Amino acid sequence: MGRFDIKFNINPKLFNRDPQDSEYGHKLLKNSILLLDEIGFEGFTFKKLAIRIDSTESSVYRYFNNKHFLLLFLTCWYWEWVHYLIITYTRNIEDPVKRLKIAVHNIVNASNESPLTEYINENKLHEVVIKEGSKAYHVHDIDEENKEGLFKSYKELVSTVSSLISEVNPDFPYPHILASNMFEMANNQIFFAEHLPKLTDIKNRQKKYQDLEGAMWYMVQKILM
Amino acid sequence: MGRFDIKFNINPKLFNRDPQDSEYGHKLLKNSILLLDEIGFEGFTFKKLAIRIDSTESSVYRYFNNKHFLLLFLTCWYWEWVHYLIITYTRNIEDPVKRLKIAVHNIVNASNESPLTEYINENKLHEVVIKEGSKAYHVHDIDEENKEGLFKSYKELVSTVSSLISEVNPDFPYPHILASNMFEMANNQIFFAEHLPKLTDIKNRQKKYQDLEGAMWYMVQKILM
DNA sequence: CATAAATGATAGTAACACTATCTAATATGG
DNA sequence: CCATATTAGATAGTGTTACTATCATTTATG
Repeated sequence: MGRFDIKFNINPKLFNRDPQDSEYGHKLLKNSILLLDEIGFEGFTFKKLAIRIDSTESSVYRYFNNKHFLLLFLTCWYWEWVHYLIITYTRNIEDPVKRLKIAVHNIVNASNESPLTEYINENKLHEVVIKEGSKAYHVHDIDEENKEGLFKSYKELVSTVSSLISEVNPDFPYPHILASNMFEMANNQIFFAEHLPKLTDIKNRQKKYQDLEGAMWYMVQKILM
Repeated sequence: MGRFDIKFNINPKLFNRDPQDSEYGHKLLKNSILLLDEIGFEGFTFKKLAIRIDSTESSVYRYFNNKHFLLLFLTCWYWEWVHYLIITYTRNIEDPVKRLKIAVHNIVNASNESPLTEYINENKLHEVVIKEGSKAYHVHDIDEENKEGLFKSYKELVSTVSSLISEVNPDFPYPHILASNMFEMANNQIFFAEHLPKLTDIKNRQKKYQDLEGAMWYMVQKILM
């Protein structure tokens, strides 16, 4: 493990062995992201992943019980990471409006000026979350999994953004709706810009993140100020 | 087929035989919705469906090549239906604000005062779309499927709502973003209210549709007026 | 150096996602 | 009413997926 790598606290019920703690785990995470990006969640299997990292199915199963938990792990990592970015970049800012603007920026871009780890490509992970992330919680067992705390990362992230919203306008009655919608909207609209452009107004695919950030900030301002 | 049943034009590339045209097809659609609602898309198989309708796997395959196309068919039916509701209920209204308000109402509620068909339970279908609908277009083959026109229903629906938005405020620069986000937001927030309440402000699960409609209209007004 | 922990190798099973073929029932058109 | 086409049922089979189990081997640790 690199000397300065950050390790996020992710619910241990998601894995049998923490992939953040071993070389093998790092290889597993890194190539999961790449493979998910290449062939999608439906086509993804532990067998294919094992072959890709010159390993075996049984070894992969020692880390994760199934690909759903792996996807949820990666999604949690993403949520933790965005949360970390928002906390870090708003820490020394006083003005609530500026603080919220920084949050919007990090929600949309989730870009890594300085990557946190050697083994997670944050940009590729963001693309995976855009394409597959919603499948991590649109599952039949959601209520049981929620009881086990598997979505804590997302709930805390939404809670933080919700507070930033309320700082800007304490009278706004729907801070949680706006916060969770900002995340869903950001990922959806990037997905639409790439694949279903008729569903969005983002025309310039070169600077889609910038355009989306502009659109989101425009709406947030109208709603809150 | 019931005498007054409506039949929507759904892209024939989605099926081998149009299930809207036969008794068997009706049974198939009706029970697909119920079974998807009960066990979720991941657990759903053609075998289970076949057993449920006292039929065989091979007969189901004569209608749909795989469960993805079946889900997309149902989702298209839902989009066509919401589109139909919006067109119908705004037809004789002049005031653009009232027209948009009606659209918001139908997006959120998608309720059937008078069901269109005997074989599709619109309320159950709505629940399935809330839980599973996004999986219909978060697929690896989205670009090819989009080329084949498989998402036309959604694009037209968003286009219609986008126009209603522009009628209210022709200067608003993001009518498509707002329109598509209204659909995504409506279904997501209902899902959150049911399963991840920390992500929303909708507290009263008895009147969640009402509360959500209120929240959405509040934000739409702020954004446009 | 001894022991534990992690990984590899291999095998096996039930379910899933189809495809093919043949038969039986049903509808339709003349 | 018969001939024919259409539709559904029945059955079989195949490769893949999603695991579980066991045992051997390698690698880390005290």
